[in-house]
Amino acid sequence: MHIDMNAFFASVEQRCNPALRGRPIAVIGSAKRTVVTTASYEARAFGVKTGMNKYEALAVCPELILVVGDNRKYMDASERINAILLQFSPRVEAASIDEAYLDISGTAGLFGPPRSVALLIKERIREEVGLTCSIGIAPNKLLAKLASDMQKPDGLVIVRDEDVSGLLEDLPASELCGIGPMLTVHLAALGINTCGQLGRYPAGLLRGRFGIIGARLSLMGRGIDDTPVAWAHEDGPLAKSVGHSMTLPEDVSDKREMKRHILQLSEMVGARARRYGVAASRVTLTLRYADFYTFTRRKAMAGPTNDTREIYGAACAILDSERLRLSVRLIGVSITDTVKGMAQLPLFEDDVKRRRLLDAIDSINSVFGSGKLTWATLLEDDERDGIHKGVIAPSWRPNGIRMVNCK
DNA sequence: TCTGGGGTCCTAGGACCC
DNA sequence: TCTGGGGTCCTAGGACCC
Repeated sequence: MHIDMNAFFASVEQRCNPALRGRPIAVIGSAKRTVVTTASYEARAFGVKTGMNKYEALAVCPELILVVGDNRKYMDASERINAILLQFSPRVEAASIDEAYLDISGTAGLFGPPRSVALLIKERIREEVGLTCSIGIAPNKLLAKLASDMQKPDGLVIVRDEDVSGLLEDLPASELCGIGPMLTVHLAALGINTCGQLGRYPAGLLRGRFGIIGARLSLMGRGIDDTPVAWAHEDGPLAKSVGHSMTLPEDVSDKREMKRHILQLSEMVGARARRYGVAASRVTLTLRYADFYTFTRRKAMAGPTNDTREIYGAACAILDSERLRLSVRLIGVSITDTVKGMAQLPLFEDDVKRRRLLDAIDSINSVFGSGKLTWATLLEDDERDGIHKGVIAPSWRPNGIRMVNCK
């Protein structure tokens, strides 16, 4: 079963504020340069789409109400939904903040046939969280996801084994999760437009043309997918990377100013890694020029760390080694190659102090809010928004991991 | 008036080692 | 007159997802 919340962020806002119900609204970020994250169905009717900037959205829908998103509300709703899902199966895989897979094989004795389970889940989410969702039920994740997309909002579509070939025969391949715009173009060049054609195409040729993905494409065309729904263990898999980026209010060409933002991003990244209990050995700096050309540079650190200052130091070293062609509109810092556990136990007194400083900052911020206690450097930025407001992150995962804790 | 943010997975090519 | 082969690690970047 795949559960997909309908216009999630917008629906949460409409539930919280009756004045927004039935109106065209768009959830946007707080930053100056922001885009539509989610449009309500009323707004979609006007042509408002995810990714539009404010002006584009207002151009197609002048009465559009712009609402600055609030992550805490969405995280709260997401957690409550996951708690409901866990009452129907221990196998709940949170694919994103508004989507989950549920393995309901073997639960018929408890909750009845699949359709009944779906109706029960929809009712409980509606009653207890005040939101609607679309549910797809199928023999595997690939098809369940497809099915949940077929009826929106408030849909319920069941695909049975015997329906699969008929459903896929004339379905555009691009409808499948995993086949994006580029693959669609490449497949079309081979004369493959539908799933039926994809499934019949010689698997060996796909493998040769697209590598590992090619082998999977052939199976996808036939509706085959054997990836399991993850168990909701106490310990989910480690986040493979932790990163933050931000589009600056104005393009910046002064490296010192860039470094202030890098410090802030490094602290956000470090604090989150410490909260997850992971450390990482590589730092990636992402820059986007004013002309939107975007590139990354990576650097290995001495060993796994989640120390803000080490991350900051490595990111600054990358920046220093780069000759910039244009002013910069976006800066990102992320750490990759994570390992479980904190950085190595510090050996020297200075490092021990630093570790304790970070621990103290983290525990104070955990009480008073992230970013409350921070580096003075970041406060000197008086004319622009020195403190980065929370960023909208549609695919935020609970605790940064795929699975939900079952307490 | 321009165009967000957080991830995963895969590939290609160079450095380096034996 | 001639310059191998296999493997790992590292970096950069692209496709894709929500």
